[in-house]
Amino acid sequence: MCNSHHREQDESEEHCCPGRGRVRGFMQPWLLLLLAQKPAHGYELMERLGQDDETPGADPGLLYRTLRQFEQEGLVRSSWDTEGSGPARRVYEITDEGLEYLHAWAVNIRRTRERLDRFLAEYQAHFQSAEEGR
Amino acid sequence: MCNSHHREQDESEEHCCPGRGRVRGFMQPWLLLLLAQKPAHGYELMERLGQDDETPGADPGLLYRTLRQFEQEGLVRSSWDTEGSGPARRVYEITDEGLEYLHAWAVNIRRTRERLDRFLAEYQAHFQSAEEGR
DNA sequence: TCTGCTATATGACTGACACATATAGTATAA
DNA sequence: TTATACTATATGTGTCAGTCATATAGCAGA
Repeated sequence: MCNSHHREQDESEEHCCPGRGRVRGFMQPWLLLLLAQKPAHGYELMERLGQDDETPGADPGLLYRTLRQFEQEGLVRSSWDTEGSGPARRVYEITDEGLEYLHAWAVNIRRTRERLDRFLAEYQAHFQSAEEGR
Repeated sequence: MCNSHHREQDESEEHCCPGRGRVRGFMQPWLLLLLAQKPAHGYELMERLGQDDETPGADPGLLYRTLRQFEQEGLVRSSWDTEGSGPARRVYEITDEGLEYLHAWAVNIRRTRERLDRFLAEYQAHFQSAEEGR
């Protein structure tokens, strides 16, 4: 049910070139937060990402690669779950180091939001005064 | 790798690895906005960027490349200024197309800020309730 | 002359991301 | 039984912003 392959280009879609304006590495803190809430496997994380971030179909390739990279860095650990139906699932769990990393990310994101606000403030200041001027 | 254990963050430095958590292509709307305020050459834009975005020394390589790319795309136009002392300066001026692009960027950035808010809300919701639980 | 500031520019590399594709297990309907 | 759809993990490749290093040249003052 995770249709990552259809891209509808309606008006709410970005005018600027794709990829621009997004936060670099934003999938990383989301994965860590979702794992902090509850251990999960990749496919489930993909679905939860699609809801919370309203990102319609996060790229599976990026997701699985990010998880494996996290494991290499000790931010998560994994085990195979062969219970239930369907193929075996690799279940991820966040580590203490991963939690620390998540908190650092939160600080980072607050800082990024301030930068955005600073831009928007200056943008509006300029174009409001430009509006007054005519 | 983000060695958060060894080095206490000296407030201005980022905790997570460099480049992460920043907005992709964020220099682009800044340049367009600064040029919308007033035509300028690269070096001056670099200094104004350092003030407004409090980014201490934006990378000159990226800045000049971005400006030339903008010119190729018709977002800005340039002319040489040989007046005054020092080396000749290439003075950039924003075009109508550049203004349009800037406005599209502003929409994009508002959307990005909403995404950040959504993350921070969920982050705080989780860790506040986790605090209550102990 | 040597240093330092102004000013523009290129080359090499990295990391996040997009897009395509491969793989296999399971369930269900034709 | 075959076909298909869904679940689940994974790799390969290319793009692009960002980082760092370096090259260049004009000009000014010690």
